[in-house]
Amino acid sequence: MSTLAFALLATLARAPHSGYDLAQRLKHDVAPFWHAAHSHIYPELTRLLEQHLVSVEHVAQDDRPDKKRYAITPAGRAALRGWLAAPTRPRVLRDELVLKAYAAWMGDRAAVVAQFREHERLHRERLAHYEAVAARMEQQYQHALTNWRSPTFASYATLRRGISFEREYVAWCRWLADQVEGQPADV
Amino acid sequence: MSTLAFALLATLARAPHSGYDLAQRLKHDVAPFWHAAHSHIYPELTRLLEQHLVSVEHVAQDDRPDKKRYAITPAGRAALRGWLAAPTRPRVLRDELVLKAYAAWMGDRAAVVAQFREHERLHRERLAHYEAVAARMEQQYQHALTNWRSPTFASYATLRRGISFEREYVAWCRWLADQVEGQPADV
DNA sequence: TAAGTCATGTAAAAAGTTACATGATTCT
DNA sequence: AGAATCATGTAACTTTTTACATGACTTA
Repeated sequence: MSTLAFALLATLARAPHSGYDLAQRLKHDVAPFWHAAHSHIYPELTRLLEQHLVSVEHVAQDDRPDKKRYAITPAGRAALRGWLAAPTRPRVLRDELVLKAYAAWMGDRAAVVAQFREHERLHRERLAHYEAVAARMEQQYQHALTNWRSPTFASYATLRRGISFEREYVAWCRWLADQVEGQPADV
Repeated sequence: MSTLAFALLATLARAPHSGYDLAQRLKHDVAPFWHAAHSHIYPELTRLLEQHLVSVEHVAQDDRPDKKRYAITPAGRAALRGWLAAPTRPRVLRDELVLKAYAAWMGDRAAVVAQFREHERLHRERLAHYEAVAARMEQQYQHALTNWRSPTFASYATLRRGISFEREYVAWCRWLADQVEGQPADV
């Protein structure tokens, strides 16, 4: 089973969702930890259905197109628990901007600075967004955040990862842009 | 052109390499910013050759198998500069462990703690390695590190990214493991 | 003698992205 | 009137990983 399958099961373990909802969740909800296109999700749901790890229910809607609501089955929950306990292979970080840093010495100074300033801005925005969500959670769900058995705590945990990741990224971009900008002119 | 093509060109811009060397570099050298399997690299080098962005030279060796030494061409350098100046789309972070954090509330407490402690250890090791390399560079190449036009500075910059990434990762793993471990027993 | 390094490739499978395709409703 | 949202799917393509394949030399 692919990691996407577990991403879907993990989301369905909290509440039933349609394929469309799942795509939205994996994209926007809390920190986006395993984004996938809908064209990837629909076939995967079909596979999960064949394996009886999820069930479907047709939901008629008047104002909007009908949808299929998928729910996790006991077998699906068992599969999720098995995956959770299994060892996880760390992923290598694959970031095109880091690669550009590796090649930056060849580039045009102003263009390099602009590139890193732009990403500093972008990640700063994401950081601000995550921080706002975290602040809201801390106010609203105080109790749940001290209970690791609650899905809310789990969401908060992924959010914290997003926050520290973005914070670190912003700092690195700024450091690099400052270095390139501040050093004496080319000889 | 794929990002891998630019990863290869960026490495060849520093010095000629064989396919084998490139695979090693992308894996081990400084922080691994764009790892690729050799089975991916060899065909890509052939494509670069067809586009005249790199050139080859056969190098006979007595003690080891012969190798092909690839070098970047002026056209290759131009392509690299173009790519450097082009906007970079930020990648979404795709980390299976973050996904497991999202699902952690369903798991076995001891298994979850063990999982995150294990990754804390693993990333702490990487961090220590990167920090050692950085310390060595700071001693050895003082001057080059204040000159953004030197490839050494660029290597140092990617290394700094690796260091702050790993440091952040370690802290998050520890925080999560502490939370799960320290909270009152299941109700 | 077994494992590890150096060296280059092909083939197949899996994972992920982009484009194609449709259609109703709601908001600007 | 046009864009955005909701909703589901298929097809094609690109990217990435894993397995297959070979072979010499070196080190434990």
